[in-house]
Formats: sequence, structure tokens, C-alpha cells
Amino acid sequence: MNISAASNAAGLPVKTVRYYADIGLVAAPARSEGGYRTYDDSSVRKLVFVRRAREFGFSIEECRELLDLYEDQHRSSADVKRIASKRLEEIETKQRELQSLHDELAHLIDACKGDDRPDCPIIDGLGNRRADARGLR
Amino acid sequence: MNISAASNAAGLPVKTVRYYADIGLVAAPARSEGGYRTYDDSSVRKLVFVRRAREFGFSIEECRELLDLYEDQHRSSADVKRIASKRLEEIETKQRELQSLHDELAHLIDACKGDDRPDCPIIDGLGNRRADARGLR
DNA sequence: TCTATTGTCTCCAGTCACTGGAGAGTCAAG
DNA sequence: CTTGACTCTCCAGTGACTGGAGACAATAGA
Repeated sequence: MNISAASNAAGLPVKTVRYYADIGLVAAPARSEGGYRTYDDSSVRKLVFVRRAREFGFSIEECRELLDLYEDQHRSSADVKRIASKRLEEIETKQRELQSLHDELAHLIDACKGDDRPDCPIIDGLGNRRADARGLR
Repeated sequence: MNISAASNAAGLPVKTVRYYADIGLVAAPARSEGGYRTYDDSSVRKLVFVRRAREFGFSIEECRELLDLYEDQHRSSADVKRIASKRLEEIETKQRELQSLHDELAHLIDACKGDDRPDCPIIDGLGNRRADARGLR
């Protein structure tokens, strides 16, 4: 399987597959005579695994860790659960942040007439609040 | 006001304030004899405005646009509302994505015993799904 | 007045996870 | 034999900072 076939099967851009090989996340198992990367089903499964994990927001380093566990026949599910639970907490934090942003912005938009006059509650609302809504990045 | 005072007042790191000056987003209105950036209340208000807008997820370029409107006495609130509404839609999309991630991951974690055995529904769940949950980045 | 500390300056490099593009080589079809 | 699609490597750029080096400025205490 050449790289574009693997890329198709995994649902990832060719560039990304090559990148994952470069950083040693999912290596191509072999090269053809002409120097083309050659993939097999097992490496495609790993690519799919990484794609899914990335979609869940796991970082490349976390993917590496999960991939080790994925390949380790003697892994304990506790290790995986620990990583996944941490990620779930991050998701929940992000959800709360997003909710308060949503509410506040929706409120400002709602208060804005959207006409041609210079008076604008959104601008005022962005400029005037106190500086305690931190810890967002 | 030196840069650290402005940084404090605005709730932004010094490095970031300097960065915003470098990219011409919020310039320091003057320099002292010794070459120190000197800020006044008006520029601090702009820094606060940018911090708030960034917290809402507006990009630097959007901040630039909003800041122009913020400074423009003849702006129409329609312009601002357009930008803000676009951003609100993005937030809502992100919320929906996050919700489905949350549900799916929570489901996997729930199904995982978290013991010392190698059987793990999270690993299986990450590896096995179809490739149609795209468009997340 | 000297010194030590703290603040600030510029400039360069690194982060993360890719993405785009140049220029060259490989492969299969017609 | 040529064309076009595919692939290779390498380099640079993205966004929004962040960290650090080395040098200069300002201030407080002895």
C-alpha cells in the first residue's frame, strides 16, 4: 500500500501521514525499491487510532502514550482510563468556559440593535468588564 | 506608566503587551528617555479590550478589526454585530463538537473497569470506529 | 558614591501540529 | 517515449505567544 492508499484508508491527509512517520509516531513498515513508503493493515489501524485520538483532542504525546498501550498486550486498562479521564475533565472545563463565553456574547449581541448608529453594546461590553475571567488558554 | 504597570492594569503578561506593540495591535503611545515604553489610560483600555476579545476567541486579526471599530466614532453597530454573530456561531459549532466528544469518551470510560487486566474498551473504542467524524480542527 | 537588584530593551529561537511549495525522482498508461 | 500522477526530501510559514541571552536603565540601600 502506497502512502495515498494508506492515507485514504486512515482518513488522514498524505502530508499528515508523512509527518507522523517523520516524528516516529506511526512509522511506515517498509520502503519500496523506488524509496516509496509502504504501509500494511496494521500500520493503517494505528493511523486510524491516532486520528480518532486526535479528534478527541489528545495531544501527539498523549497519542504516543496511548499507542504504546494500544500495542502493549500486557497493558492494564487502569493506565488508559487514567489518561482518558484526565482528558474528559479537560473537555468538561472547556465546555464550561465555552458556555459562559456563549452566554455573555449572546447577551451582548441580543442587546445590540445592529443599525447604522455608532452606539454599540458589544463594543462597550468588550471594553468595560473586570479582569477576572482568566485561566482560559 | 511603564510596561509592567500597564500589563498589570490590563491583566496581560508583559511579554504579550510587548508582542501586541510589535505587531502594531496596541502601540505604546511614547517612549521614555531611557527607551522604555510608556503607556497611558487610553492604551490600557485598548489592551483590556483586546484581552477580553481574545478571551472570547476572536483572532488577532479580528481584534484588529474590532479595535478599529472601537476607536471609530462613526462606526455602525451593524458591523460589530456581524463579526460578533459569526464568532457566536463558531462557538456554538465548537460546543456541539465538544458535546459529542464528551458523550462518546464518557461512554468509553464508563465501560472501562479500570483494573489491571489488558482488556480495555477505551482502546478498542479509539481503534474501531468509522472515519466520518471529520471537520474538527 | 558605589553597588546590587530589579526592570526593561532587542533579538533570536522554540512551541504545536501541521500545511504549502519547490525541485527532483518514480511509476503506470497510452 | 512521453505524459501525467504520485512520491520523495527539504525548507519555510502558520498563530499567538513564550523563554532566554545579553545589554542597558532605574532605583534602593550601605
